[in-house]
Amino acid sequence: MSRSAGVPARPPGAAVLAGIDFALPSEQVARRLIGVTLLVDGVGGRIVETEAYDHDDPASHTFGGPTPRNASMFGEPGHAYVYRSYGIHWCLNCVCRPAGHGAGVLIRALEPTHGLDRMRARRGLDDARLLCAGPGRLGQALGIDRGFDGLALDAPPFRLVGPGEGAGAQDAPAEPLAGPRIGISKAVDLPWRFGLAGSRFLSRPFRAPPVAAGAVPGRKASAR
DNA sequence: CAGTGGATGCTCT
DNA sequence: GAGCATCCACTGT
Repeated sequence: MSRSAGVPARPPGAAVLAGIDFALPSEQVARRLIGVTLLVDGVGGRIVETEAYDHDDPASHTFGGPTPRNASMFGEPGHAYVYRSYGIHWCLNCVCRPAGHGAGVLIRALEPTHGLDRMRARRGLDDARLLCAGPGRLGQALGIDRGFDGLALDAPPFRLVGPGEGAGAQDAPAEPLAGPRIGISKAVDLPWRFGLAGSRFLSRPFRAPPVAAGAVPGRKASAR
């Protein structure tokens, strides 16, 4: 990575990161994060599943307005919002929209690519498929806790690498799958969960896409 | 393989 | 005191 002379280094907390403008609506950011590599202290992988939450969204922690817990979600875009789930798990979100607007993207699953050994140690598991398949598992594998709440995502220990950046220079993946969000009781029909098509590292499969007329009925999903 | 329920702690009413 | 943006172990087919 070379720092070219003409481009000034961005201050921590900039809204544009890995080619994504985090000031955009969370639904758009959630789509664009699919395929981006997320590292925490060098450990992580490719994001394969996200969910969007917005200020006017009854399922969002910010729906009722600012509180001490959700404060960072009302802060600057491109920062982390970390919350405790079910008293056990830590879950990581990326804050979206300008400060004052409570929106964010929950990172639900990664395809592990970096630091597999550290993830296995933290999770007490061998199966790569289960290391980061779900927001709580991902938080544990990456060593996320309350101390990460509010941190800028463009500074250590975080690192976000867009699909076009880095060695491989792969193109952004095809349009992600979309479906209803998981584990919520309000606004359950909003299709704001996104996933990388064909990935084996999703927390749960997406409903099969509409089958073309006359297609041969396949085997009954041994997925899960 | 599907369904159920326990663990566990914090936030908000 | 309820309700979680969850995970896992355990049950029964």
